[in-house]
Amino acid sequence: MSKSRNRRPTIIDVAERAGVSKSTAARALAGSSNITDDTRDRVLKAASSVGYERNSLAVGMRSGRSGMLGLVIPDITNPFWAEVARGAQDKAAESGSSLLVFSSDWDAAKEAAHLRALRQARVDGAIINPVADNFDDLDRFGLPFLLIGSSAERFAETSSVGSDIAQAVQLGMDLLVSKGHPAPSLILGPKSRLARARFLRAVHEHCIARDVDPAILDVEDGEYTVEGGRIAMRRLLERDRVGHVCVFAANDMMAIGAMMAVREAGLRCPDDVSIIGFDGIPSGEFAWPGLTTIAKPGRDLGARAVEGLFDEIEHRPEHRRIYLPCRLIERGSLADLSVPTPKRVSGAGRG
Amino acid sequence: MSKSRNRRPTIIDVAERAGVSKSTAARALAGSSNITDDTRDRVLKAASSVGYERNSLAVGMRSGRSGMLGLVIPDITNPFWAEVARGAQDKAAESGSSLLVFSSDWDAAKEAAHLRALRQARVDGAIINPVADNFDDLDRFGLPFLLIGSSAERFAETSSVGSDIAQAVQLGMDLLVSKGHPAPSLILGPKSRLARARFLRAVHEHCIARDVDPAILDVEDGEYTVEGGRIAMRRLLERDRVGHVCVFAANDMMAIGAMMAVREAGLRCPDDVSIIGFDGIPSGEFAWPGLTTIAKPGRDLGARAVEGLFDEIEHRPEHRRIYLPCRLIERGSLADLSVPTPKRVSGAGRG
DNA sequence: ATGCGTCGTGGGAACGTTACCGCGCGTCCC
DNA sequence: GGGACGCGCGGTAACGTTCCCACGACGCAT
Repeated sequence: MSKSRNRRPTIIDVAERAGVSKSTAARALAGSSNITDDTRDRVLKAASSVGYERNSLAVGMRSGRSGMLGLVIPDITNPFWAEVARGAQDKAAESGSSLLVFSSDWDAAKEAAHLRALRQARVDGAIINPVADNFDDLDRFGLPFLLIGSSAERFAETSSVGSDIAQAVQLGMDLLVSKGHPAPSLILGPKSRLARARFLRAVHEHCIARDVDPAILDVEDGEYTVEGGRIAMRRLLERDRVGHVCVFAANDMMAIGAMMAVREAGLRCPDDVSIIGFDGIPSGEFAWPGLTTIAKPGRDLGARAVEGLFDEIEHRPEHRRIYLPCRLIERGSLADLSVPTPKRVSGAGRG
Repeated sequence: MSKSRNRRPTIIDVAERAGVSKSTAARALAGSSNITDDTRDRVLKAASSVGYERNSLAVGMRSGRSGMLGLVIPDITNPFWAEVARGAQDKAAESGSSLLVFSSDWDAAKEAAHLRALRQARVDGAIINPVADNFDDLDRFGLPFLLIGSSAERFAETSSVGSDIAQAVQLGMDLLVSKGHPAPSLILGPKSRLARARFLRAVHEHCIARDVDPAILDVEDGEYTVEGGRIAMRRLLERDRVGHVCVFAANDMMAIGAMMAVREAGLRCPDDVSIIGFDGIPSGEFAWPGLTTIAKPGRDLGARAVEGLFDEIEHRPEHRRIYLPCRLIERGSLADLSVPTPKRVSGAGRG
């Protein structure tokens, strides 16, 4: 009469063993009310004695909640996004949810495929860093979702979580000014990326607030990679400039590339060139000199994104947009020009 | 008579629209045989016209295959594991599977919790880098799985994928010897980790093959972190040693830490101390000097792991253990002592 | 012409769970 | 004292898919 040996125990097995109906067993297992303490205990004991484990597939099927969340980021291999993923994963685990992770490689087609996969997997919702130029897939997504990162601005209605670029730039510019670099050169990302404009605007605003004409700032564009930063820095160095050069890179990878270009040009950082980055990736710590940078709260971002996504799933419109503050990390890549040391610094005798 | 508007179309909707039964629709959608081309086309057209997307939950429920794979690694934030995850994710996507990613933090309790989550999610199988000292959870896992990384040796029966430590060490030692460092000091991981013994054994074997007594090698242990490497290097430097020091670190993080310790001691790499690492993490490229290292094929490892896992799931015992070769990356952290340049090198005039 | 096998299709059951309804019982209130 | 109501529980119908079996039609060999 016994069922086939190698089958995972179901709620029916639990119910039989506890001598109740499966409805009652379900109620006990769900921690629901309307049940005697005694019955609940019996069911729980029976469950653990047969080694029962709830089948999430069946639950998802019936209740419409699969207990899975999707995360679509450009590249899990990128340390910043890895931090985000980790934060999201930990927060999801707190609520008993699992995370489906996908890398889009900034490729709209891949992104679309991933979104389809998420829909078919019946995830409860998704956290997405959308590729810049195509929001159609997102419109059709049909599931609760929340945007993460800087592309969020285009979607007025959906919630988003991102880092506070304005505050971050403020942090960096204040430090730069205090060290005697009131008008740094800028190494920015590709013009197509939304984040570029955000960053540039913040710098401009800061300049204007200090009565510095933003137009005097040198600007170079490049890919958000080490190589992109290296090339941009090379171009910056080719410009006929006298004295100390200061560079504010929009991304740590680019900052590291810039550092390499400086070295390759026979110059030294921070003696000849000051560099500050933006992101806070671990590599910056291990570079020489250590990269001074503004760290985005990657893990927090991921965690808050999951929280916001739950609000979205439960139709609690608690918050719409969250911008998390960034944190300054001072290491050795910035020269302090405010103290008048006898170095080969051009004019600019400040302080 | 129309169903409620905001419902995802099911296979029944497709069947009705195509004028066939749901069985036939299912056959058409599954690409099965025993169906007329005409019928198949009608069904496919109906499906795309109503925007049908297969419900993976229901499929998983009925067929027992959820289309999901689990990945349990120590930390997605670790660049090596991120590469593994990426390789696994891409390979899984090729077969239409999704990846559930979990970080265990080398914590047996977390690992156990993750394995439980995977079981409840009814994943088809899992790729696991188990924590060192506890295999009980794995025994009870009950689902197909495959081991990844160096802890695999303890499980004789299960398939595993890892990097070829012996070949990697061979690569490193050969290079070291060719550059005049026949007996490098070793910075190894904690004694508790399985990988440590593997690494040490490979070095010993290489030494014996060259008639070098392994006992003369200085050895320091430490955590697999930058800080661990820094401390180990400091201790190494405290030993009364003359001339050039050469260090073979079992992990890039430690190698980078060692590099920092060298700098902090007022010494220079590679002039005073030669360092070679093992892993191939990106940070090594950005350190100064660039870290010479042996790179593990992280992405391949992940991809092959998924392939192996599929074999396991389908009960195809194709292969049991795979060791993927590593690749040498020469950068600037190794001095070449084989060419007799007038440096402050002690004796040891080889080559 | 009859039997048999195959092909295309339809009808149902099953996967494991939760949602819903109903039923008996005790309690409280008018 | 009788009706209303809440509580604890059981039975059953879904959820969307695949699997299995049955059935008619047809081709082929007997």
